[in-house]
Amino acid sequence: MFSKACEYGIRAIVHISLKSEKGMKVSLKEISHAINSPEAFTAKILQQLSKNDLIQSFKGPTGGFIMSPKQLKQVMLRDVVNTIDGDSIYTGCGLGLEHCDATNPCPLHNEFMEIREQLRSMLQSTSIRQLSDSLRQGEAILKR
Amino acid sequence: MFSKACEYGIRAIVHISLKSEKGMKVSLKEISHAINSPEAFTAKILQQLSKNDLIQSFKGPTGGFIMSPKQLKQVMLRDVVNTIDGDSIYTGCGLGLEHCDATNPCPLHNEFMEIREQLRSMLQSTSIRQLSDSLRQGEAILKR
DNA sequence: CTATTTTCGGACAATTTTGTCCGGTATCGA
DNA sequence: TCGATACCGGACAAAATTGTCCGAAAATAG
Ligand code: FES
Ligand code: FES
Repeated sequence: MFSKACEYGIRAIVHISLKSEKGMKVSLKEISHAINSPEAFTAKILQQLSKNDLIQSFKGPTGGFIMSPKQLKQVMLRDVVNTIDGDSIYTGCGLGLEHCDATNPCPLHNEFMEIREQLRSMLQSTSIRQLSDSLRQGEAILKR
Repeated sequence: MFSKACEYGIRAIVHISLKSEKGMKVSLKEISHAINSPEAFTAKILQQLSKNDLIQSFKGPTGGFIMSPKQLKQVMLRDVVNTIDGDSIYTGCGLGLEHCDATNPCPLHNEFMEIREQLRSMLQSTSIRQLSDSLRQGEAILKR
């Protein structure tokens, strides 16, 4: 469904959100440990998120990653997925035709549209903060 | 969502179903032309489908691929997807945790379950024949 | 039987995705 | 100022996926 990079990205930003609510910056090392992901690979993904203004990054000692109050309030799951995986989930044809076209559809077009619409709506309406809240309340985890 | 191999596989078996309803065998060459897919790669996929008894294959002149009446009646989209991509779509965690576990869920577990359940149900209730019917009636296409 | 046709199966190649390394740069604290 | 820390960014490497080649095996037609 999502690429490995996107999975790491979501788990990472949720962890950052968790700490940011307490006003704490997190280092790359702590993040990759908290979500059990390869450190250097995670770094690349965080750079993307930072460049797209979904998170903030700071260099040097006491540096690390944090989300501003504005970001905490505004960033949706959709923004993360879009940044890393693009919008091919919504726009592409499920059977691999060159593009999805309702006036000239593949045999699964209608069925796919329904599922993708539900996915799109879920990603758009779910905030990162919601997800980190469920973490804080012990209802969910980010690694096994 | 699906692998390239799976996309080709679905399009291929739908075309075979279309021809089989008219009692016609189809050659690899005709299939890959009809669905616009790489020939040798498609051959591998058809072998998988054949070994899993979703289609029949015959060697030699007048050879090719066909679906038996029983296969035409019984084969569901789910069987094709399962043969090629396995069941990781249903069983795996959407955020990449080692496995999906409702008693120890990732923050997106509930949202994912809903979408995946809809997908599972759609794949399970849609037959290949249904799809080839929509083709025959000119309501859909298999290549651009 | 023989030549031809078509699938089968294994090895190989290209591409994409995933993951690593390492020097560079900015920042902080002493 | 100086050294240590932590992110940045580009090159590189490994693995998985996608795609190709070619000889073997089977079956048919002549
Ligand atoms: S044409 Fe295939 S999903 Fe729309
Ligand atoms: S635990 Fe992640 S989807 Fe179920």
